[in-house]
Amino acid sequence: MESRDRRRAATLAEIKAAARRLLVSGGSAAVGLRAVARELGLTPPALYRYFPSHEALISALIADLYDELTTALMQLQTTEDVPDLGERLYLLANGLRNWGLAHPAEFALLFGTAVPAPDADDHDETPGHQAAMRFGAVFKELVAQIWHWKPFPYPPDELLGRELIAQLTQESEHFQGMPPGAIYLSLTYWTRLYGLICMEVFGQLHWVLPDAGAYFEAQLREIGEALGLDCPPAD
Amino acid sequence: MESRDRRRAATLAEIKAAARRLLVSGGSAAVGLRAVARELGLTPPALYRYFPSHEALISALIADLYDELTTALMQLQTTEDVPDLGERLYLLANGLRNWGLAHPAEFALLFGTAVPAPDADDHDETPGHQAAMRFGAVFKELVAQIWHWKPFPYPPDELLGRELIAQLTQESEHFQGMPPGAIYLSLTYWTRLYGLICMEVFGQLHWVLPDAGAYFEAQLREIGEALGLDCPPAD
DNA sequence: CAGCTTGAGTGAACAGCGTTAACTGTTAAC
DNA sequence: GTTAACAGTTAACGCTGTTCACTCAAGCTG
Repeated sequence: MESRDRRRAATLAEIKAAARRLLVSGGSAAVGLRAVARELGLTPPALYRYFPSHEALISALIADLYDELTTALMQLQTTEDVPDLGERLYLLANGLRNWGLAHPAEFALLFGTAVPAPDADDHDETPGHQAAMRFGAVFKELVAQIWHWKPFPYPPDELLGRELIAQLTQESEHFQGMPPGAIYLSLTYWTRLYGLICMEVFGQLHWVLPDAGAYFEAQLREIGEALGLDCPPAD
Repeated sequence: MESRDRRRAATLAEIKAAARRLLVSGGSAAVGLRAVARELGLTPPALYRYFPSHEALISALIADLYDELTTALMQLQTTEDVPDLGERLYLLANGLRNWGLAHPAEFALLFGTAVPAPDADDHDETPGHQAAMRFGAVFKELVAQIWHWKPFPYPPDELLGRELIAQLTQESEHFQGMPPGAIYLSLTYWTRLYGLICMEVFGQLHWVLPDAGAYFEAQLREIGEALGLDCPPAD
């Protein structure tokens, strides 16, 4: 006999599991409130005991997916014990790409559309937003570690311009005291990685490269070298 | 008295105009078949005289938006008569960014989600796909012009790797005979530009840069220099 | 143990969605 | 002048998210 709280938590998990199943099999459009209820043998109104709306269910699913991706990437760093931080970043970047290619529907849900309401006042307390921050922190912290381990050369101030330097200097405390130029390079790494994976997963690279794997590897070498990491040549 | 064909063409245009209006005011979710009909004072089934399905209406809207964006970018090149091809590329990149920032809903519809069915056999004949190709050709051709005008140095083969070079060599005819290394750099330019604009428009850069304008400028200088273009410093 | 309360779940209903079928006029063509 | 094609309507189907009133069992309290 399980307590009521446990039973509630169990069904809540079942709901999200069913939603995940529908997402994988039929894309984000397939994960409807009624479809989830059908999957569990429940009537649609029953789900309102667990989520105030369909949108809330989706948001919870998004938060869960972010956390799943975050822990998967962190495990990738810890299980394979690689002392070299550059190699670790390489693993991380490839881990994100592989996750996106293996779970395109989930990836699209997380990164494919615009962030819902970026200027709502309660946005920062949203579970989904906090999960997204935890995800971003994985990369941010590793890059900061790399910087403090072996400071990489960053572009001269003439390239960045005064205004950008001012903006980046404000972010210095969130980047463990890195100078603006180094933050710029970190941001460049993230921006390029993100753009590359999005384009490949969403199929917007097919028209020129049917298999973007080699291109991704080359780009990874390029942005890795920009961070002072010595990457092995391709062949 | 207008002929029947003209009347039909006129209503067809009105339908797409109404759909566009709904898209702008309420996002892609707001452009429903019934909503469009309501906007025109028609009953929903009437629209089936013009589009076989709701999805077809959206596809037509997408194709129109691609063409609108393409002509806007081409006009940007011709009206402001700039002889320097590097400056022209700069105008083009900024034009795309400004269009995305000014029309976020339209931009999301074009670039935000995965390409619907990339492996359908009739996909290449789709109006939307052809419009997307025409859009991509604007950048592709300008970069090829730049190459033939002032060939830029490209990375050594060791960075790219044999497989990638083989893939890029196959694309050489579509890039006006450019060598694989130059195609690689062109692709890098496009990939970085695309990723940057997507992230900014979709608000995924807000957490670190409230205003990404200066960052965009710096990135544009960086990738411009990679193409051998002499960009003016920031300050 | 009795009584009351909480909460999970149901059934019926509402408004809105995309879509289809049968039907009505109007308009162009032979 | 008859006929055929066409734009548009009405009614309906099955689907969606959501609400309200209700039932029934579990858990806590006197």
